[in-house]
Formats: sequence, C-alpha cells, structure tokens
Amino acid sequence: MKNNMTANKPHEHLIKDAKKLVLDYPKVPLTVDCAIFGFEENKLKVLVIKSDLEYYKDHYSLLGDIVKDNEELDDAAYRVLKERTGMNDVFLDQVRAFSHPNRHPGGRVITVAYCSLLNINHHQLKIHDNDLNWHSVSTLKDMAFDHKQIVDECYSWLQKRIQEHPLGFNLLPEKFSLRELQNLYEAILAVSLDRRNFRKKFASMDLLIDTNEMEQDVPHRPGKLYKFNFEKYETSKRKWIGIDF
Amino acid sequence: MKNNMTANKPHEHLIKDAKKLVLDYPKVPLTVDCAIFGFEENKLKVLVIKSDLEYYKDHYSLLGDIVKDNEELDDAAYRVLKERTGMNDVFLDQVRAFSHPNRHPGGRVITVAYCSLLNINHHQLKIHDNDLNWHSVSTLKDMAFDHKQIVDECYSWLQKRIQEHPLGFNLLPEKFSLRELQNLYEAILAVSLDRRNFRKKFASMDLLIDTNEMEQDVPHRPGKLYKFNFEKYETSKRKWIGIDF
DNA sequence: TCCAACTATGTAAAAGATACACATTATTAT
DNA sequence: ATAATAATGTGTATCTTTTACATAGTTGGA
Repeated sequence: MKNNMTANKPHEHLIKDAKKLVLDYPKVPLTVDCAIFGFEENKLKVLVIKSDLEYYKDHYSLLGDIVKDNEELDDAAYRVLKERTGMNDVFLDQVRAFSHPNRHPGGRVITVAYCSLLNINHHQLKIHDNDLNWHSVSTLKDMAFDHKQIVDECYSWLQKRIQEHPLGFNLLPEKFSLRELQNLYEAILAVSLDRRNFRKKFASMDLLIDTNEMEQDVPHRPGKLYKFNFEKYETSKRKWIGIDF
Repeated sequence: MKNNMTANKPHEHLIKDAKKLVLDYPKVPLTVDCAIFGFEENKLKVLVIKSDLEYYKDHYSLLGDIVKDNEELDDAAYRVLKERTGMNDVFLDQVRAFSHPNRHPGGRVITVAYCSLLNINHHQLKIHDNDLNWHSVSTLKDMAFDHKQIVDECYSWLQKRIQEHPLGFNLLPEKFSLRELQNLYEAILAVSLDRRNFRKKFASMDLLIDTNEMEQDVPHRPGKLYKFNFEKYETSKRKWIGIDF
C-alpha cells in the first residue's frame, strides 16, 4: 500500500497535466443523426421528423440529438433510436462525421451520422409529434441542415453494406418468402434481378432455414417461408463478393 | 430591395434563435488522428511519433491535432499531414470517430480517425522531433491513448479498401514493376498470391500502361515498368469485386 | 560458362454468373 | 366447375472468372 501511495503521486500529477492541456482545447457542439431505414410496400423508407427549428419550418430532418457529456457516440445514437422508436436490439452503425462550418444555422455543430434498419411493422410509431413519419427515400428533398446529403451518403453506404452483410433481414418479418427478400434487394439496390438466379444464389449460401410454413392470405400460389440462419452465419464468416455472405 | 429588407428581418431573427439554441449544447474537445501508411522493404509501415504527453512517455502515438474553430475535419486532417510530412496531393479518408469517455487521460476528447497512404521515398521526413518515424505495422504495440485500436481499425479499413480502389499506387513509385505491385498487395493483405494469376488479373483490368522501360540495377533479370492509368480509371468506374477495379 | 534469381507466358479444370422456359398451385371471376 | 390470373418452383446450357500448375528466357555475378 505504501508503494501505491508513492506510485500514485506522479500518476495523479500526470493526469492533472493532461487535464490542464485538454482544458485549452477548443470545444465544439456535437450531435448524432440517425438515418433509420425501413421497408414497406416494396419501398425503402426513412424515418423523418419536422425540424423543431423555426428556421427550417416545414422541412424534414433526421432523428438526432446532442451527445451528452461523457456519452459514447454509439450510446447517443442508440438512445435516439430508443427514444423515438422504442426498439431495443437493432442494427446501428456509424457512417461518418459531417463538419461543414455552416451546416447548422446556429453556428458550428458537428454531427456523426448513424445508419439503422428496422422492420416498420415491428415498431409502430406511437408518437407522431412533429409529423414523425416514414418517408419514401426516392422522393425525399429539401431537408433541414445537410440532412439530405447525410441520407444520400447513408443510402449509398447501405447499398454497399447490404451486399456484403445480412442486414436485410432486419427489415423483414422473422419468416419471409424469397419473393419478399428479392423485393427488398431490388428496392434497396434499385435494380431488377432474375428470380431463378436470385434463389439459386441464396440456396448456394445455405443460410436460409425452411420453416415448412407457407405464406397466408396471398391472392396467388403461396410461397415457402424461410428464416435466416444467424447462428450459422456468425460461426462461418467468409469473405464476401457482391451479395455474398 | 425593400422586399429584401422586410424579408431579412425574420431571417436574422431565426438565426438568432438557432444560435441561442446551439449555445446551450454541451461542447467537447475534438481532434483528428491520422494513420498514415507507407511501404518500405516490402513491409507496411505507419507513421508514429512519441507522445508529447508525459503521461504516455515513451509511447508512440499517431499524428494528430485539435480541430480548430470552424475548421472542417477533412481540412484538419490535411493540415496535420501537411505540417508533418510536407506532402500535398495525397489520398486521405475519414475512417470513423472514436469517443470512449476515457480514451484520453485528460478527460473527454473525441477524435476522428483518418487514413492516408504515401510513398515513403517521396516524402523524406525532414523533422525527426519526438522520434517521428515509420514503424512496421505488424510489430506495433503499447501505443498512447486508444491509438493501437485506431491503427488496427484503419488497417482493416485499408485492407478492404485496397481491394476495391486503386489506392496502392500511392505507395509505389510512379513507375513500378508487377513484382513490386504484387509485393504491396501481399504485404497489405497478408496473403500470398499466385504470380501468374496476379498478372493476369491486372492485365484483364487493362489499367496499367507499359512504359517500355525496364527495372535498373536489379541483380536479376529486370522486369517491365508500368504506370497506373488513372485517367482511364476515372472515366470508367465499374463495380468492383475483390481486387477488381 | 554456369548458377542464382527472377521475368514471362499458356492451358486445363473448377467454380460461379447469366440467360432463359415450362410445369405447378393457389385465388378469383365467370 | 371452369378458366383466367398471378404467382411459385425448378433445370440446363453458356459464358466468364478463378484457380492451379510448369516450362522457357534474361540478366548479373561467381
């Protein structure tokens, strides 16, 4: 213990010096903004809300908030997601920071953008304050701040990411048909795919579990329902190529 | 003009409101840290410097600096690069922000990591203050702050990135042999590649220009020297797969 | 002139991507 | 009940890409 005492002295001293140094650093206001994507009616949508700034009256913005003292960026983003959608275990990833000095009319504010995906039907929006709603990605425009740019970059990020990682399943019900899966990929990637080759591709990955159930209440021949085999995926990360995971 | 006057009134008012709002935001010290990679002796290296914090005496850190008032993050990173290496037109890309509350002994400091690549021989280090030097990536350890983690993530980022974009040519002389190019890929990806297939791959991309020159002063049969066809690459962005660009 | 060390190239087999057609099963309208 | 509609489900031939592998040629130096 005596050792500790003598050893602590310089240590505390050094911390004090470090603190003094940091005190002189310029400081900036920091926020997180979440581009939360959902999928409905075969369209990719993003969760937007009317800006609470009078300056951007009637413009939509992303869900965001300030980063609290000593709060991790990831935690701040999860907090926003939780507060606004009530969801719990959802994918969320940092895309990048946006720092243009004039991106906020109130002065310098740096924001870190996050991207998330969730199943619209699993998360009914309870609160519709400020016109919180799912907006089709393809028809978005005139957003507050630089949020249009953020959405665009998050969307590009998503397009690339979904080809290399099994993110899409977060947007679908637990059990889904191959048609639903294909619609999702076609919507997000904005391409049309050959049905047979698409099925073959997923069959060869061998990551879908046949639930032995069929679609219900469809006005045509029902398809089989599958689940994604997350366990198998986790234990066998391979290198991806294209839609390859 | 009269219109402008009446129209400006509310506008200024709104800006004032926005400013007032931002004034209440918590503020954090913000830095950039650059993982600057180079290639020498067939090894991937990263530029490190002894930490100027007594707390981290004898630990290496990345080159970094505070972000100035109203400075863009990208600009801050370029400034660091410029100040430390004197380079001008170099690749530089944001990787991600690191925000753990205890990552800096002096208290909360958030940093945004950037990744850059440069040709060691093109940029002789003039200043060797604080033991600025190129350190082999594979033997790095015990860095200051969370810089080891940052280097690791930047390195992973680089491994992925270099397979999809022609970054590697920044690390080589303008004219290089296929062997040098292959060594580079092998070093960064930490794999060994079949020489014939590697050549075939690049031949099929048709992005290398044969300079009709040969290697000089090599103790064996000299190879042809090539240049990368940046122009052609720029005008024909295709989608990549693996080392495919 | 022989050796060491590398360059340069071709080909066959395997794997993966693409293009395309037909039979089947359910619902709905007549 | 029957037919029309709108999907599902599957197979095959072709093309492209990847992989594995072996031999001949050029240079400098001993």
